[in-house]
Amino acid sequence: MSRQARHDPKRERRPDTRPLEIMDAGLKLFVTRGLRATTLDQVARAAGVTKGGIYHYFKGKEDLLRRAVHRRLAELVTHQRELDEHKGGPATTRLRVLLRHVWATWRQPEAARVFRFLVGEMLSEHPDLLATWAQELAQPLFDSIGSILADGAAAGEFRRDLDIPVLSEYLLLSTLDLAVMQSAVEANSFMPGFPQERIIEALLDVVFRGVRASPGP
Amino acid sequence: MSRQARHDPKRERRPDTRPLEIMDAGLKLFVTRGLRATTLDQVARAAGVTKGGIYHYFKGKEDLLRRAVHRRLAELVTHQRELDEHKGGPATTRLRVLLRHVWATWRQPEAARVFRFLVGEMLSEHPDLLATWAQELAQPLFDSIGSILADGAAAGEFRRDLDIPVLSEYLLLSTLDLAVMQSAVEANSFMPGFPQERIIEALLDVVFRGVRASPGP
Amino acid sequence: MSRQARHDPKRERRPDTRPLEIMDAGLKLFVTRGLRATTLDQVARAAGVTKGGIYHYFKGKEDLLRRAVHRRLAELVTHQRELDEHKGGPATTRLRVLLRHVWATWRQPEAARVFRFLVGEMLSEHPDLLATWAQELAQPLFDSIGSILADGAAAGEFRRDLDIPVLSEYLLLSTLDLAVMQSAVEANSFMPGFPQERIIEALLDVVFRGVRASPGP
Amino acid sequence: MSRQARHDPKRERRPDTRPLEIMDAGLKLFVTRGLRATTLDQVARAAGVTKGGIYHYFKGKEDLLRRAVHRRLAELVTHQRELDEHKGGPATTRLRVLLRHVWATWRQPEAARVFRFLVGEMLSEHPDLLATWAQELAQPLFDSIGSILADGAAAGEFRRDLDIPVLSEYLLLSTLDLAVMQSAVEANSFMPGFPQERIIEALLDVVFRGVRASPGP
DNA sequence: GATGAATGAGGTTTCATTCAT
DNA sequence: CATGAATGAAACCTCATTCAT
Repeated sequence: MSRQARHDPKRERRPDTRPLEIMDAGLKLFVTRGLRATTLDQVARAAGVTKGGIYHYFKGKEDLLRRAVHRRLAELVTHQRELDEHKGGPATTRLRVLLRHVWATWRQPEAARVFRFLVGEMLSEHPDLLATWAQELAQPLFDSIGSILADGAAAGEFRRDLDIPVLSEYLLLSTLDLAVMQSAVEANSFMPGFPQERIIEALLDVVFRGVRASPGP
Repeated sequence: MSRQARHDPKRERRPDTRPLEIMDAGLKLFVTRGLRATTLDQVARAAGVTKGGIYHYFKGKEDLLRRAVHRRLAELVTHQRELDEHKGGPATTRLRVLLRHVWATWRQPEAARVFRFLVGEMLSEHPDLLATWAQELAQPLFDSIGSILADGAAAGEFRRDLDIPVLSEYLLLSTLDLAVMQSAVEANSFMPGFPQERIIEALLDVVFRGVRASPGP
Repeated sequence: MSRQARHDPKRERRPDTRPLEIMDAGLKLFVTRGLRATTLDQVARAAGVTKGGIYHYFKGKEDLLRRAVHRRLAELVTHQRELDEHKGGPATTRLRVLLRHVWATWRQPEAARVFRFLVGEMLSEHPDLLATWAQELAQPLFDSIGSILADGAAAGEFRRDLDIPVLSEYLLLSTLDLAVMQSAVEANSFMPGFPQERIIEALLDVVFRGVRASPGP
Repeated sequence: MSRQARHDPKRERRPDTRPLEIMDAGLKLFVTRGLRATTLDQVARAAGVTKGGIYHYFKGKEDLLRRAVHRRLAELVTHQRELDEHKGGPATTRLRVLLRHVWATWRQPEAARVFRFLVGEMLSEHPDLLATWAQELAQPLFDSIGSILADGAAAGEFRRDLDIPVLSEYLLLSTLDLAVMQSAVEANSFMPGFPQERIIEALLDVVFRGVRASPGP
């Protein structure tokens, strides 16, 4: 009676996708409804599992949260790894591409919600997770921007007197926050709200005029 | 036995300040620990009242939240009313003063926490309150910036081709978010973190170079 | 400074009416909304007093209930004392007058509510009060009916084989309940409901045909 | 070690009977102790469940009440459906059987308590439920009595001048209330109280003499 | 594995009662 | 006398977690 492939269609399911479905459903609810406001029953229902079933894969609510956030951030970080590929090109182009990419990534509603969730509920309730996030997600971007600015300054494209670390942080946070806030504004319309493109272009326009070495007309 | 101030520390009556003390204690806990994560017992203890006592002044947890947020925002808005007083002066100065003031206001740890709380938990759980906030708090600032930019462009200080509404929103959100995020970074050190002054100066420097009409050397 | 009749209009009030107003307001709320469902705050508001003020006149909620019920029943009983005045007249008339009076008394919305309250919440929560009620209120009526029936049977108006005590109880309860239920039906229309007069007449008609000695056409 | 019935009396699972047990225990307490006076803890204890367990099957206290009352009334109504089976027989017999059945049903202590509960607390606090009760429970009886009276009048058994709808309501309410009140009297002895049988017989005797067409000796 | 009944700690809310003023 | 702030015991309800099946 060994290894009998008796097919109960209910049982038929690649066993490995279960936890993924649960994490997806869980994170989605956590970031939209709030961590405490989301019950495991809701997660279970959304994932098509029973509440008890969650405990097969996760030690509890916090474990689910931790692993779901980790997984989502890993995805977003992966995308960022190949960002600064135009290593040879002009710093202006590289910076523009990088910032637009960050913008495009985090203005996605889901990503924006994750971000707001992290600096909102996670900052208060699970600061340790937020620290991890900073290391894994923000640091590489911060470094990339810094090295582009250094390259540009060295090449004469940018002003020599830039305070590079500070400006890096400014550019990174500004771009992130702007994307995230715009997404919130759009979704809930608690402010006028303008076309996304115009906002990022206004940012880039001002910034590039502000940092370039030899001002044009 | 006249006028004997026998002080039973309980049962003491400070009729007018009690609701204020409760709102202060409540809001502080809400924005630091989270809305759901804060129990009325904690609020009561922090305010020096018993749990039941809160219900003398507030209809419930949500009423407390609503009125506490309203009160705090009213304070912050009040400060902003006198912001743009240099009506006659150069637009550059006016804009700098305004943005520095916004920055200074919202980088205060308490204010920053309120802001993160609003775009975090409140956005998910009480969107209506957030809309009110936008009207009362952000709109005036948004208008002020817009009119400064318009004046500056008319006076030839700024470029004529600025997309004023979009740029206003960018400047406002950027300044707010930067202040708020910096505060979070400082408090929780999940990123390097630089002296506050250098950040706001980097922002202003880049921005003013980016918007001025006739670029200098 | 003795006995200075300084007239503060707020204070001006015949001191003795206060407890009466409170009892009136209280009983009204108790019988319409329910005992447990009525808070002393509601009573205070309805009586134009503050909650604490109630404790000047009453030891607590139960004391208020007890005295309010007692007072109301005393009123109703008083009215009944003069009921059977036609002592000399025919038993048929006397019975008709008595039953119609009971009917008229207890179909009053307030009285009906008191009755339902007594056999409802009071029966469960304060059986002792209900026993008192029976003695003070029902017993005299029961006796009156019994003696009328006896007189009528002795005089040949009624059948000789009547089971007088049982019939007395039947007539009393029937009339009371019918009045009380009709009032409930009218107030809440959970049944068709017919004009009051037709109901009591139907009752009297059937009963008098049922008890009289020599049936007429 | 097969099928070892290791009984942890808690955690025991009787899946289908649990809600029934809870409804039974709940209704019993509601009608004897009062709705507000009954806590869910008492219900839970009486049903052998924990307080939280009730919320598996019921949305809350009101849901429990609603469903428990509905269930009990359904039982009582079911019994009534087969009441008037002697369709062919004399109206007098049919009426007597019907009224005695109603009497017998509602003089049961439990049923009487339910009735008093309905016209007591439910009338004040949940009038909607009471309306439902009228439709489901009283209306069929009302109709049955009406058609018996009509048949009897048509057949010459009863007087032709009966006000049938009014008399139907009178007979129904009278019988119900008498049964219910007698039960209360017996249980709490706040009145003399007579053997049940003598009361119903007095009622029937008077009534049948009152309604019959050709009065006998 | 998977289910969902069951638990129990803890949260919000209500309210009779007390007491300083 | 009168007020109303304050208390605290309970009530209803929620939900993460456990466990028999």
